[in-house]
Amino acid sequence: MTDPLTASTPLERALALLWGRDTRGSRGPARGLTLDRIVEAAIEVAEREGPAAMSLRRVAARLGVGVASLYTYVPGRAELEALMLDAVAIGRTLPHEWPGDWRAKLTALAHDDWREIRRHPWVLELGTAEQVPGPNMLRWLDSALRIFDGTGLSEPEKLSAIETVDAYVRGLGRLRRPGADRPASGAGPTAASGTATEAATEAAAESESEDTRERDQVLGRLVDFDDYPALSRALAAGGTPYSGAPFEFGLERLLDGIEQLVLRRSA
Amino acid sequence: MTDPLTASTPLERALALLWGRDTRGSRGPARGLTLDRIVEAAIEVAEREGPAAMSLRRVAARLGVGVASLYTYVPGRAELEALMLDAVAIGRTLPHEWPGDWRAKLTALAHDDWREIRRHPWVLELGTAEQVPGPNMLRWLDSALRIFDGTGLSEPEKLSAIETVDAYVRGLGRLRRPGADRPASGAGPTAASGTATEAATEAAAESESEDTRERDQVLGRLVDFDDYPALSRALAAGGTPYSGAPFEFGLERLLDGIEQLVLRRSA
DNA sequence: ACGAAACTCAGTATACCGTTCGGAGTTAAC
DNA sequence: GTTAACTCCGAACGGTATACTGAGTTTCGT
Repeated sequence: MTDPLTASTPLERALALLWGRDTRGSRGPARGLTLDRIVEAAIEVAEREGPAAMSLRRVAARLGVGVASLYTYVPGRAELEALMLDAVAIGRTLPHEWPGDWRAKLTALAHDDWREIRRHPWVLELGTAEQVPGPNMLRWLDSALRIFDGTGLSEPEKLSAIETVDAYVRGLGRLRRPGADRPASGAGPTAASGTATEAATEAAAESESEDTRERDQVLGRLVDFDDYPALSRALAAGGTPYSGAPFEFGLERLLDGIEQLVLRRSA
Repeated sequence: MTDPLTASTPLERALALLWGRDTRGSRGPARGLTLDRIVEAAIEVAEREGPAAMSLRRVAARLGVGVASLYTYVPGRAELEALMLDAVAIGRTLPHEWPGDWRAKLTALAHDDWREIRRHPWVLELGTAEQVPGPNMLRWLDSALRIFDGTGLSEPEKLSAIETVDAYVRGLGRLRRPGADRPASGAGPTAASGTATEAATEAAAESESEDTRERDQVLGRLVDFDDYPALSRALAAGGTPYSGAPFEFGLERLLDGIEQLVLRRSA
């Protein structure tokens, strides 16, 4: 039941694949590939050549295989993307295992989330797939909810709190994204070798500020900033719009707000 | 100088177009189109058939024109997207004009942002273009900064506060997006008729929760939720993961956090 | 008034993309 | 041993963005 390659809707097929409900027969020649190798190759392509370059053809080429062969493993591109997204969630520290109280854990979660997004910017660029939860994502979410054990938050509040932090991190990641068509700047090791260094993140941030600088230069030649007094004031004071405000600022505000709620609930 | 169609980098071309630095001669036949009509048509296509269907060919077809003709107006797809994004910002209420104190204004800004994103989900799906600020966006940003006039916030803090709210709204919009490939559910009137009703937003939310329901149904058949105790608890309590937590929850937390900062700064 | 420069526009070509089809070869089940 | 199921892949279909070429049109400079 629920054969991933013949199920009716794409959604159903993606879910069946993600959750490993594979009901294929045992006849025929042995398969030359595994789903994991395909997903790994796809992630490598996205990482190296940018999310826009992630095509089935490239993945097949990297695996030394014809394009059509991939279709015996994966029903289509959308499903592959769903698998990629769940795959990057595999190596992460489970949120409730971070040390400290709920606020420390939540801070660590957000920073980890942020690091992950800076390291794999393509996760924000893929299709609809992030709506399809895989086992790794559910495990992560389950763990994240446990952060609030002991606080007086209601269950929906816990869910919302996690979702809010997630939305903030992803939203900021997209506002700060390096050109989605260009390859990743660092072009570090494969995604499988999860333990990348801080240096990689640093390098990404650096190249981004270079993009930003170029844009601001061109912008300065075209725009009369006297038309935007408040903005000019902010710029003169050293802030850079759409570019430089630190991730931590928003996170601290968000956590302060959640803390107020926790205090109210525990009172 | 800075001719939009021959400038070196795509970024420069996009900026030159956005800021209206058009340096074309006056000879030759009269142009059959205007930039505005092209942008309007592109927005209509994105609105009606979904962001994935927004192609130069479709836009050209809708205008009764050959594809190549568009390239005499716009250097390429990326630049058209930048123009589309700036165009949707045109009808919006300027943030500092909302009534009330800074918190009321900021709340109104966020709700307006949120409505806009629900109405035009494709703005979250376009390419790198949102990094290219146009005149309408800058005007909006300038106005948004004025919200914090009189609070003790520093200029970078003001910028960061705006960016944080924006990141949250956009991030949540993406987490909640209806299938990016399908056309918009409402398929309402053209984008030019900016004053859409609340009903449209309501309808979009409805169709989304239908998607969600289907997914949860399939998921329930595949997943043993005993493996995810905290999640099961939250589900049993009525919360729906990845779907239903209200926009307002996160916004209130965020505003509470910003308010704390404002109080600290004014003390 | 008129030639020529400048411009618009469209058809065609190239190089990708995802996906489907059909056939050739291989293996396990009966 | 036969057959059905399976893997793999070349080729093709319809789609995309973009580049190039050429034909036709308008307006400037004279």
